[in-house]
Amino acid sequence: MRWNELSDETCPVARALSVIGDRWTLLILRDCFRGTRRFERFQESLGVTRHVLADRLRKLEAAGVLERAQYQERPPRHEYRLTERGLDLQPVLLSLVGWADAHLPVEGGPPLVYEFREDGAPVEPVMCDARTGRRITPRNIRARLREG
Amino acid sequence: MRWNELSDETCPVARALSVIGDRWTLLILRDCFRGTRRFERFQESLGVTRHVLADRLRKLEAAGVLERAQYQERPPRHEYRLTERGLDLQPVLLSLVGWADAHLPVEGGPPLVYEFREDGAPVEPVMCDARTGRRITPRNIRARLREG
DNA sequence: GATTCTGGGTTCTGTTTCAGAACGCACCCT
DNA sequence: AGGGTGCGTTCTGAAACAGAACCCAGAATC
Repeated sequence: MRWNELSDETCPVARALSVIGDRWTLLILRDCFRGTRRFERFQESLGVTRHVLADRLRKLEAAGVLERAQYQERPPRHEYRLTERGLDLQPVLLSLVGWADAHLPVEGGPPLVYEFREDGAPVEPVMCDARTGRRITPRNIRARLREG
Repeated sequence: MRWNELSDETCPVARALSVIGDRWTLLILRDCFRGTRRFERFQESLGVTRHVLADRLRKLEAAGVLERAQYQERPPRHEYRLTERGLDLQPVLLSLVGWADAHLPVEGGPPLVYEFREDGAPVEPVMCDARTGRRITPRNIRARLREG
């Protein structure tokens, strides 16, 4: 199978990866969540080649994850902002952060910490069920084939 | 920057992606969570080339995400199982599933649904704070630079 | 006892993708 | 006129990948 045939799969993991599974794409989105909006800022933050960066921004815009907005005329300049769809990717990044902090620690701890806006309490992200609030673990849930 | 220099970054997203950001790796792990353990099964499920599959399995084993266990002698045969570290990646996959189900739906709904083992209730995964159970959204948390 | 099958790879060849650097272009500032 | 900024595109060589073939050990089949 080719990588660009992933979007035809019915598996939601495959479908998600067809949009954000490309090399660099999740790092671009990480920067977006940090507030980066402009081509040059992405480029200097990531060290990715400009060619690849331009390509990934185009694809993310086409996928509706980022939107390109003009912030000045003459010369026309655009910035890239997360859409609602893009903001909804936050759990993906948080779960990566949680895993890396647990299993790939850096000396002295992570450079960024997350806290609640309202009271500054540190955030320790885990997966819960939206309706009941129950904690989700690899052992207490199972997958089931849908009928039909 | 080269992709294989990612593991030197201090950013936890970059560090996580240095292990699971490779093409195909997350799809291999998806299969692991579904119970796949053997080379041939991965290969026929993914359609990835055998060369790439062998490489990814090796790297995941080296990273401590999978372990290679002999399940028969003569001829020696091995299978790949998720370690604790690998099981801890479940939130990453669940968050991908949640996002894809919301934004890249397939006709007729997803082929698999998740339910709690204890009561069969459907699972709707969201991010919460482990201590307080508070829901985490892009708007109610912020990142802060750690002192030092 | 020769062939075929199974499981788990490795090797080969041609195509994509990528890294790194240079270049282009429109505008602004001095 | 010359340099700086913002945002790309175009080149060239290197790495990764797809697809197919090959290999090997043992088990099963003819």
